[in-house]
Amino acid sequence: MFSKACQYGIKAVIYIWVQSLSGARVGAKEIAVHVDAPEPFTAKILQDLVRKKIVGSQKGPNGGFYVDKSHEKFTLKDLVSAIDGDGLFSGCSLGLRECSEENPCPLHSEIKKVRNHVLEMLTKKTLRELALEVNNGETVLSRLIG
Amino acid sequence: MFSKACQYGIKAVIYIWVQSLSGARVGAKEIAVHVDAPEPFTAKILQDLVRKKIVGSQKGPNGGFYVDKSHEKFTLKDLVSAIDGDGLFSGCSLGLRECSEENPCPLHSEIKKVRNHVLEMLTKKTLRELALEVNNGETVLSRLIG
DNA sequence: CAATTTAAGGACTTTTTTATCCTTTATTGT
DNA sequence: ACAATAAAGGATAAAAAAGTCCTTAAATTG
Repeated sequence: MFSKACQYGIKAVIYIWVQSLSGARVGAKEIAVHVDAPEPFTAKILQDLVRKKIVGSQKGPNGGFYVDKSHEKFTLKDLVSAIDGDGLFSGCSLGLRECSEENPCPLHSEIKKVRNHVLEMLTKKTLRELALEVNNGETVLSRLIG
Repeated sequence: MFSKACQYGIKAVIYIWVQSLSGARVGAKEIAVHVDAPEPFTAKILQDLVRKKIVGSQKGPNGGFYVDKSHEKFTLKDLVSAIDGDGLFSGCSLGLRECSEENPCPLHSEIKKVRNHVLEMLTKKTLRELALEVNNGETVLSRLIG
């Protein structure tokens, strides 16, 4: 469903949100450890997300990645399409060049419903809200370390 | 959502079903043309599906791929998991090694609902039924050629 | 201002997916 | 039996995704 890059990206951004709730910036290495992802790859993904303004970054000592009020509006949908594009929600799922209501592929109408469901779930909560749930202990970002 | 191999496989098998409804076997080349997929790649995928008994094949003149009563039970779910595996329905969508009701990832409960929906839609119709809809003209397998 | 810290950027490697090609094997019709 | 036909199998090539490494640039602190 999601590429590896996207999985790492989702976990990383939620982790940044969790840390930013208490005002802390976090470095790529710390993020990678806590979301159980390869560090250089995670750094690349974050680089891209900074360019796309989904998270902020600060160089130098005590720098790192962070989020603030200006990032509160973003949902998983924004994050997923920033990393994986919107192939999950648009275009023909069987790759037909012409696929429409008038000329539907065999999966057209059923896939449409599934996609609406996916889209709804990806837009329902903001990334910040997902982080609050991690903060609460309702959900987790990696296997709990002894 | 589906790999290229899976997209080609789905279209190819439905095409085989359509042709088998009127008793005709079809060769890899004909299939590839009609589902708008690369021929040798399509042939490879079909090879695999024959091993997995989702379609039948016959060598020699007038041979080709076909389906019969013994293949009627198969659904898209069977086909998709034969080609892409069941990563779409199982395992943590964020790649957590431990992800369960007690220890859920941030997407766990929502993804579960989506997956149930996906699973429902993939099991709702058999491949034969999808072929009947193509036969009816309700749906199509490729852009209509002149 | 110098040393240190941390992200940014670019080049590169590895693995997986996608795709092609050629040879072999089985089947059929003559 | 023989020629023709079509799938099976294996080897290989190309492209994309995943992952690494090294250098550069920016910011901070003493």
